[in-house]
Amino acid sequence: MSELEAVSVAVSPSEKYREYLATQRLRMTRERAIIVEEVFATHEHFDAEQLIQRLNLRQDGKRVSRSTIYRSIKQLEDARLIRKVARQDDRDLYEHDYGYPQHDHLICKKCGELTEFDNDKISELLEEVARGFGFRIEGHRLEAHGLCDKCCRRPRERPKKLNLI
Amino acid sequence: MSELEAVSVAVSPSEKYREYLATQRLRMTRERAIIVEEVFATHEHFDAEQLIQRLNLRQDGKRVSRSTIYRSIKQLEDARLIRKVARQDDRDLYEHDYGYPQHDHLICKKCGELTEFDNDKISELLEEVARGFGFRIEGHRLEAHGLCDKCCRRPRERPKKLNLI
DNA sequence: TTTCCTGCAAAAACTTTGCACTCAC
DNA sequence: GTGAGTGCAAAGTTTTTGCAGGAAA
Repeated sequence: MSELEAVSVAVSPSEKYREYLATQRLRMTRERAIIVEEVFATHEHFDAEQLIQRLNLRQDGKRVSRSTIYRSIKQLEDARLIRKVARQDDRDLYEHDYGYPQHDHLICKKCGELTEFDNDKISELLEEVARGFGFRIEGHRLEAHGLCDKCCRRPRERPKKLNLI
Repeated sequence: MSELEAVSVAVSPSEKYREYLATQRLRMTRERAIIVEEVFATHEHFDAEQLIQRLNLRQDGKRVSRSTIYRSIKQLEDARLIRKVARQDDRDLYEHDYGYPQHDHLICKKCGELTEFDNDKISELLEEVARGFGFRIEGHRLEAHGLCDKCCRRPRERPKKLNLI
């Protein structure tokens, strides 16, 4: 399942965001529209700095300030459009939460590669365990750390720096 | 499994640390001894700031500087004596890795309670998934987020601040 | 026209680092 | 004796915030 297909969704991320903002009596501004569009332009994982860079490079007048980007990332999290995946290089790494199926990650400690997978059995077992504690699960995060296929075979290769776009 | 018993270990954490240092040709200093002792004095989860506070309160001359504590935490991680559990309030939270069985967590988003559990089936399934990708797992982290038993029953109670010791 | 929002710069929060002195081996 | 370790203060990073001007509804 490394090639996930987007789940068909009733409304676009921008629309979903607009709906969220409406429920909170907040406004859909030019900046928020630019950000949600940029965030959902690709399915790459990203961190705040990367998003700032992407929006800073734009010469089409669609620049958005650093503060606003930080503020919006939080809001997109609240709106359940994105969520934190992991920490990488002292930064929170985000991914799409809306319009994308639940999945977990295999994280290569050498090259940083993130492989997505999903396993219903694991989710079921987890539910079962939680039930035993009277715990109501709303979501989970499962990351396995180790060496990916490539890095197992070629252990001498030096790690890529993935944080610099 | 909320009441885990410590696994019986051949050597104490301090001894394990000393061995690690020896393999790296590093030295067991007074400060490092104080830190490893304090870290393993209880099984509580902790973050850097909390450890600094604990060591700062001591009037017995066993104070250790902030820098050294940060440096040692990293080293204890490298030595596999402790490991990161999660992030809480923008800080990395650590727990014992040595002398304590592998386990995962149920994290209550309301009161912050951490419940530990272990399930071999889940670990096995994860291994199986990883094998399919040619991925070699060295460790994993599984956290379920939601509401604990108490908070399901009494949803109106206000969350405790757990970060202040 | 009333809030809410943005950008900027400054601040905050956490962590790392340079350096001179000290100490373990 | 010598290289590693420590404490301090200063700097580095990432993220947050106060505020004045600007813009949705």
